[in-house]
Amino acid sequence: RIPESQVRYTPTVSLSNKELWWKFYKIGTEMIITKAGRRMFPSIKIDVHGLNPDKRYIMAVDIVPVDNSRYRYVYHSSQWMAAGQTDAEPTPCTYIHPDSPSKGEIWMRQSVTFDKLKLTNYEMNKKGHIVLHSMHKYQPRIHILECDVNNVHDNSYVVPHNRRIDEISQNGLKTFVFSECAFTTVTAYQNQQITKLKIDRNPFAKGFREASKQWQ
Amino acid sequence: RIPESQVRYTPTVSLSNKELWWKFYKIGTEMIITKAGRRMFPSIKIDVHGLNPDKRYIMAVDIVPVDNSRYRYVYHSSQWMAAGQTDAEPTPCTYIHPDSPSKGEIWMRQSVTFDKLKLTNYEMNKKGHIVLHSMHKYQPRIHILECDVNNVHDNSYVVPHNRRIDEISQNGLKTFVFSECAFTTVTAYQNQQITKLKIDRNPFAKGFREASKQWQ
DNA sequence: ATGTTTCCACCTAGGTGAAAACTT
DNA sequence: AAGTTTTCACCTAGGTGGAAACAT
Repeated sequence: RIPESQVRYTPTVSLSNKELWWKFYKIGTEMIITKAGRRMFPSIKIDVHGLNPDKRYIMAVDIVPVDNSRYRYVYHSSQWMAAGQTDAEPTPCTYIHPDSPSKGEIWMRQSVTFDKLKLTNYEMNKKGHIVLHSMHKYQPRIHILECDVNNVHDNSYVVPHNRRIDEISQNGLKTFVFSECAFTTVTAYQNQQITKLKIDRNPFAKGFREASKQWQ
Repeated sequence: RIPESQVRYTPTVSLSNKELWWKFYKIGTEMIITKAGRRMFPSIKIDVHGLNPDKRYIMAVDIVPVDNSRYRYVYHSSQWMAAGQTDAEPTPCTYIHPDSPSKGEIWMRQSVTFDKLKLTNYEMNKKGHIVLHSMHKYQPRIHILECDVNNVHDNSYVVPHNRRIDEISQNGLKTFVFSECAFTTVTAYQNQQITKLKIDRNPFAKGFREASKQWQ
C-alpha cells in the first residue's frame, strides 16, 4: 500500500447523459430563459472519479459566452446564424451544487446532477439563477474546487456567486468543458425539432406519455 | 469585547409551532404509522439560540416510549387508556436533520424543521425511518450535538442511526423535551376530533380548501 | 372484534410548451 | 416584424385520509 503522502489524485469527469446532449447538439440546442428562471433540459449530469475520498470539494457550473455575436434563427435554412456583434455585457455567475462542500467519497458515489440550476434573463434576479442574454451562444463549464481545512471552518460557499470561479483561484481548481453542452438562448423555441425532442424526453413536458408509448 | 476563549455559549431551543402542537395535545395527539413511512403532523419546528456561530453542530430527533403500557382508545369516554404491559421492545433510532452538520450561524438563521422525518411500524425498514409500535405513547426529543474538528473530517453522520444518541456521548450534547409533542401511535385514527384537526391544518389532507374558506 | 394493509381520489408543489397579450 | 411576458392546461412527484380488503 502506497503511503498517503505519495498518493496522487487526478480528478476526472465524464458526462453521464452524453448521448442525450449529443442528440440536441446535432440539431442545435436551444434553452429557454425566463424572468422567473427556467431549468436546463437536458441538465448537466456527471460521473466523477479520482477525487481524494476524504477531502472536501465544491462542485460548480458556470456558463460563458462562446463569442461576441448575437444570433438569429434562419427558418428557410433551419440554422442559427451570427447576426452582428453583441452589445450585451457578460454577467458572470456561478452555480454551486447544493451538496457543496462534500467529501470526495460522496461525490464519487453516484452521478452528480445540476438539475436545480436555473437560467434567467432577469438582470435583477436575487434567487441565485444564472443570468444570460437571449439569442446568444453559451458554453457551460464544470468546476471542481478543493476545500482545504481553512475553508471548511470559514464559509460553506467559498466562491462568491457574482464572480467567475476561475478568476478566484487556480490552485486546487480543475475545470471541464463538454462542447456538446453548448446551446443558444431563446425566450421561445425557434426550431420545431428542438421542441419535439424536449417534449419527447422531458417528463414535465406534455405529450410525454403519448410519445413514450411508441418506445414500449 | 470579551475574548473568544471566555465566551460561554448556552444553546436554547423553543418550539416554533407550539400553539398547533398544543391544540392537538389537548385532544390527545395521534400519529399514523405505516409500512411505507408517514410524516408527523404537526412536524417538529424549532427556533435555536445561543450556539457558537462558527462551530458546527448536528441536530437530531429521537422518539422514546413514555411508559411500558399498551394503549387502547375508549370511544364512550373519548380518551386513551392504558391496557396492560407492552411486550414490544423499544427500537431506538435517531433522525439526523439532513442539513447536519452545519454551523451555528446557519441553524440560528431561521427555524429548523424536521418535516422529512417519517414514522413506520415496519421493523425491517431500510429508509432511515423511525420505527415505532402502534398503540403506544411516545415522546419526541431534540438533540444538539457539537461537532468538533476531528468529527468534521471523519464522517458527516457522527451518530449511528441504530443507537440512541444519548448513549453515544454526554460531552457537548444538549437534549430538549417538549411534553406537548407527546403522541399515541395508530394505524388508523381513533378520535374523530384529531382527524378533523389534521384535515383542517394539513394542506395535504383533503378538505383543506373548504375548511380554510371559513377563516377568510 | 380489533387492528393492519392496500389502494385510491384528492390534495400541494412545481416543471413544461402553447397561445395570447404585450412591447419596441 | 420580432422578441418578450403572462397565463394556463397538462404533466411529474409525492403527502393526505377514507374505504375496502385482509389478518389475527
